[in-house]
Amino acid sequence: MRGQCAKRLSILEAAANVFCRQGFSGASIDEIAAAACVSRQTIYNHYRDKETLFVAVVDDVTSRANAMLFSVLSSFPDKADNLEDDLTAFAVRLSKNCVCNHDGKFLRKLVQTEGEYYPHLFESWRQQGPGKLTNALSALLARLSHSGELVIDDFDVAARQFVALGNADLQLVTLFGGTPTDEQLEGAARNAVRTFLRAYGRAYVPQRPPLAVVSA
Amino acid sequence: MRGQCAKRLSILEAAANVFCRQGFSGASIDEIAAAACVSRQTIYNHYRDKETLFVAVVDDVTSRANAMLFSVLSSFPDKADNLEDDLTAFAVRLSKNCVCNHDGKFLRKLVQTEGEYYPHLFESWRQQGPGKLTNALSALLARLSHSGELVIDDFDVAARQFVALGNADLQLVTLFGGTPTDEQLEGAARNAVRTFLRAYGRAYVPQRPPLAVVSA
DNA sequence: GACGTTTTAGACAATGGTGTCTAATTTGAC
DNA sequence: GTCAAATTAGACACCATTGTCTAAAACGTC
Repeated sequence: MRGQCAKRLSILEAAANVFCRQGFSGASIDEIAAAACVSRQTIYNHYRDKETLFVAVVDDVTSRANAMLFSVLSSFPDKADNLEDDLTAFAVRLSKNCVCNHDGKFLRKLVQTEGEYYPHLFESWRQQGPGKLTNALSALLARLSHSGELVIDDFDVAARQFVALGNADLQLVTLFGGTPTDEQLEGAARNAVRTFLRAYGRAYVPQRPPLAVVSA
Repeated sequence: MRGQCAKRLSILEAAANVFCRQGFSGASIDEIAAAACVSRQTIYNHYRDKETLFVAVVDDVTSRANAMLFSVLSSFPDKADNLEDDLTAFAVRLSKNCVCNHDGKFLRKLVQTEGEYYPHLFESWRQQGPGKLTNALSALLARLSHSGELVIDDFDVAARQFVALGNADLQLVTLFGGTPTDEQLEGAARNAVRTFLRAYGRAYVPQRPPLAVVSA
C-alpha cells in the first residue's frame, strides 16, 4: 500500500512537470514514466488513459493551490499598527506561495494552453483560485476601510488592483516561466504596497479643499 | 505573383490561428492547410517544414504587434488639460490594440507555451514589446512629472504599475482566452487611471462617481 | 492559345505516440 | 516462506502526423 501510494505521488509529480513543460499533446507517456522512474504500464495501471491522468494532475495541483491560497489569505494583517510593512509581507507571501510557486505557474500556464479545450477542468480553480482571492481580499480590505485605515470606494476593484500591483514588477520574469528571487519579490511587494497606500491609504486621502486653494 | 502572395498571407493567418489554439506540437499541417484553404503541399512549397512555418508566423505577428505598439505609444497625451480622460483613452487604446487584440493574445500565449523551447524566437518581442512599452511609458510619464502634472519618484515602477493597473480588471477575462467587451475595456481603464492618479496625481480629486465593477 | 509556374489531390514511407497484452520479476502482508 | 498483488520490460497493433513524390489541373503572362 505504501509503495503504491509512493508510485502514485511520483507519477503525479512527474506528470505535472512534463505536462507543464510540454502541454497536454506535447507530453508523452513514456517521458512521464521515465521522469517518474516507473514503467509505462504502471501509469496505465493507475490511470485509464492520458486524459484521465491529466485530469488527476490538474485536480491534485488545484486542491494544493487552493489550500495554500486559503492559508495565505488567513494571514492577512488584521492589526494595523504598521500597515505598510504588514501588507508588504502579505504581498510577498501571496506572490511567493500562490503566484510564483510551482503550482501557481503550472495552473496559469495550463489554463492558458488547455483551458479552451477543458473548460470544466479549470472551472474549480477559476472559482476557488482567482475568484476566491478577489472576494476574500475584497472583504479584508473592507474591514480595513471600515476601521478607517484605508479609504476605498470599491472594494472589489481595490482587491484586483492590489493583486495587479503585486505582479507589476514580476510580469517580465514570470512571463517567460522564470522564478523571481527573494529580493525581486520583496522589492515588487514594497513598490506595490507603497503605491496602493498612496492611492488608498488614510494618510493620502485626497484633500478636498485644494481646488479652491490653488494659487490664483 | 499576387496569387502567391495571397496564399502566403492566407497560410500565415491560418497557421497563426491553429498554432495559437493548439500550440506547436498540437497543431497539424493538415489542419492549417484546411484552414487556409490550401493544399498541404503548398505549405511545404512556401516553408521548408513545420518549424520554419512556426518561426515565420511568430516573426510576422511580432512585427505587426511592434508596429501597433509604436503607433499607440505615439498617441500618449502630451497636453494635460484633461489628464484623466486622456490617460483613460490611452489605456483603452493600449488594452484594445496591443494587449487584448488578436496578436497580443497570440504572443502572450505562445511565449508561455513555447518560450522555453524557442527562447531566441521571442527575444525580439520581449525587447520590442514589453521592454519597449515600459521604457517608452517611463519616459512619457517622466515628461508629465517634470511638467508638474504627476508626482513620481520612480518612473520605471510607475510605468509598470500603469500597465498592471490597466490589466487588473481584465485578467479574469484574458486568462481564459476571452476578449473583453468595449464596456469592460472602458471601465477597466477608468478604474486603473483613477487609482493611478490617486497615487501619482498632483492633488488629484476624482471627477466622477465610480463606475460599475467590471466582472468576469 | 501556348508555356512555364504554381497548385492540387492523393499515395507513400517513416516516425513516434497510445493503449493492450504477456510473461517474468519484484514487492509486501501474513 | 508463501502467496497474491503490483511492477516491469518488451512486443504489438493501431493511428495520426510529417515530409516526399507524382501526375494532373489551374493559373498567369505573353
